[in-house]
Amino acid sequence: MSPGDFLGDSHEVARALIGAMLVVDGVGGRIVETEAYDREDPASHSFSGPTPRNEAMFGPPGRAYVYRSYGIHWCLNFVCREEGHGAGVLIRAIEPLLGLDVMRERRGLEDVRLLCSGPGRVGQALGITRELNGKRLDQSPFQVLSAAGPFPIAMGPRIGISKAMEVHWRFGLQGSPFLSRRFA
DNA sequence: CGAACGATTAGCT
DNA sequence: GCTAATCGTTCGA
Repeated sequence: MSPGDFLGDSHEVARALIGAMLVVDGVGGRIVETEAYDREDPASHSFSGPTPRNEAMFGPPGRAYVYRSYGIHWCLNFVCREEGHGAGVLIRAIEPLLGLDVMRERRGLEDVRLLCSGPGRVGQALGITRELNGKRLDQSPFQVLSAAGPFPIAMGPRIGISKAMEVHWRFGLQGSPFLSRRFA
């Protein structure tokens, strides 16, 4: 995919990314779960404007926004809309397809279902670190291929937030066994 | 400068 | 289902 594919609203991009292929340095798979975040969104890191942490969200679309979650996990987002806006899509789960052995090594697990079924797990399995923050998604080490679709899409409230619970900006590949959680 | 709080996960009951 | 782990970010004094 190219930067031009990330110009839509975050919820549109989040939905379109279901089924897309995400590979980082040869390791990755099919995106099966995403969440959208936007500037006018109390649950978003960008809600209160630019800060040192969320700087990448206000940068050019089609780049990575990486943040540390709970002081433990690295989570990967795709920046979207337009430069300066502050929107992004959190990659919550992928179906592991490439580099399974590397993922197992990094995760310390065998069960393929547990390798990438959650944003923190995706970060660990794909080797996401702060060094990738702000990096272009159409250049090494990233490879993002558009979804072949159409796919049956499930949607519902985002997970782990305390604000804007009424907004249904969590998207998933219906019936996938690799989701972080089932949809209601 | 102190303190509260996470866009989470693993492990135990 | 419940909670500890763990620490950077953000905000108020």
